[in-house]
Amino acid sequence: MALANYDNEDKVLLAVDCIIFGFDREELKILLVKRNFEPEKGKWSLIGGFLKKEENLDIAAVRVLHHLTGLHDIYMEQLYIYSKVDRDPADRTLSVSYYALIDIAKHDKELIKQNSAQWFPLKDAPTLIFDHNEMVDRAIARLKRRALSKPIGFELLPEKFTMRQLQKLYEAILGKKLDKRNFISKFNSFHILIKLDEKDMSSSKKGAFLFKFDEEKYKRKVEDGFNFKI
Amino acid sequence: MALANYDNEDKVLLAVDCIIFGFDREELKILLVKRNFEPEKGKWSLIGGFLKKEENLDIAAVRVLHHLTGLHDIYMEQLYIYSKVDRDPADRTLSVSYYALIDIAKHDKELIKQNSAQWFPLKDAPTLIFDHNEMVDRAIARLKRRALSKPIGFELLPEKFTMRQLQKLYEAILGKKLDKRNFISKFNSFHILIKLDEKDMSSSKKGAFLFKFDEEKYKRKVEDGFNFKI
DNA sequence: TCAAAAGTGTTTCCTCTACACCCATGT
DNA sequence: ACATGGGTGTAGAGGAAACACTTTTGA
Repeated sequence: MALANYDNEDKVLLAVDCIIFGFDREELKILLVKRNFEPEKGKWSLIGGFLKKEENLDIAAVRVLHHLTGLHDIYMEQLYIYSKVDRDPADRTLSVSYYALIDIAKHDKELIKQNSAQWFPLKDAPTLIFDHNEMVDRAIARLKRRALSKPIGFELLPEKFTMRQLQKLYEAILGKKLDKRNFISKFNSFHILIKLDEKDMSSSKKGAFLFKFDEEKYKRKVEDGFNFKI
Repeated sequence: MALANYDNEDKVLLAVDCIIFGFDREELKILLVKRNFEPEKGKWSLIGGFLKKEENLDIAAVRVLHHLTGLHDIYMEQLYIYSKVDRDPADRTLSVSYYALIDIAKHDKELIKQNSAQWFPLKDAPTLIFDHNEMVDRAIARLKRRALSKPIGFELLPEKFTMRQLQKLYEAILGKKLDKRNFISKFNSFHILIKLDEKDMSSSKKGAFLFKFDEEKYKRKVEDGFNFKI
């Protein structure tokens, strides 16, 4: 029987597009860029780039993200591949979406400005090119599911944070108010927080105790998963 | 500013590989083919094919599956895209995995034989080529998650089935024994089953009542999701 | 008559939910 | 002294889990 003959098969361009979520201690935001080339020049889009021959997709996604934000070691996860034949009018391209979670305070503001990128609150993000809005919707759904089945926050919060900030993050992701007593007792039942002796005095006169994640235990919970159900 | 110039970007081959789950009323099985071309000729693999320029991925997956089984209208879902640079020694290819659920009794046995394909119980499936074992593992994990968050069975069972068969399907997917009373009362609480006046006499002297899915309600539950937790 | 699978309810436990008051401090 | 956010516990409801015996009938 024959050797595989791949020569007659069609090759395609493969893009990576990143849905970058950030949290500014109040609301969830998303990082978008204004396109400065055709097609759809001047419109907002996710940041993306093409896969190169010598890299795999995870590497490509990290490269794209790093190029825009200057950040390394970002939490990223592959989401879905979009393949409608005419999704990009310029050529047949497919796109793999990735989502990333970052602490807004940490990125390189200069770099972002240079790339004509901008943070938008999720609620009033503009209409995006191609199927990018669909990508965002799917990413939000995934983020919600993730928040209910694994701890979240390590990547989106500063190293030290208050219970209030953690709760606000969950409220922003789940899109609803939570009861603080229930939230705290539920979250504590996972034993992944370390209470510090320090207080954050910026939000009240009394001050609020700061916490940090127990990184080991946090990671184990990410592996194992749990049921948040709140 | 410039027009998009996609000409310098690398193009790649994109394959679709299908993890085909079937249920023979006792255990979960997976459909594999023996490769009759190099590389890895003679080894077992998932069935796959290359994406064509004029089709999207869902269409390609359906085409590949139909070619092997003769079946239309199959439940399929995109899973993940695999992109390691050297995953296929013959050329740079990426592969999108899809999983499918089918009733083993329904496929075209002749076609399967022609394609040198074979059903394997999940537990003793052979080692597969490339990263196909990894694909299978991820598909199993997805199937489990799906069984806990949405009804399952419509695609894997015959039209009429007994409670026992349904329970065995869940036990096979979740990999553990379930209590029949708890299972029945939990499943009934979804109101997606219709009890028929017929009995299946093949498995016992007393006979067991047959059920079928209320297709409308079943589909609504698939949309809405639920928490199986059993 | 006995073997083999079908069918059927109840109790216990645990988790989720709802809910309100006092504390510490800077102004 | 008071306004602001921080911090804490409990009672009730609902869902999950554990559990065993009777029924039917073909061999």
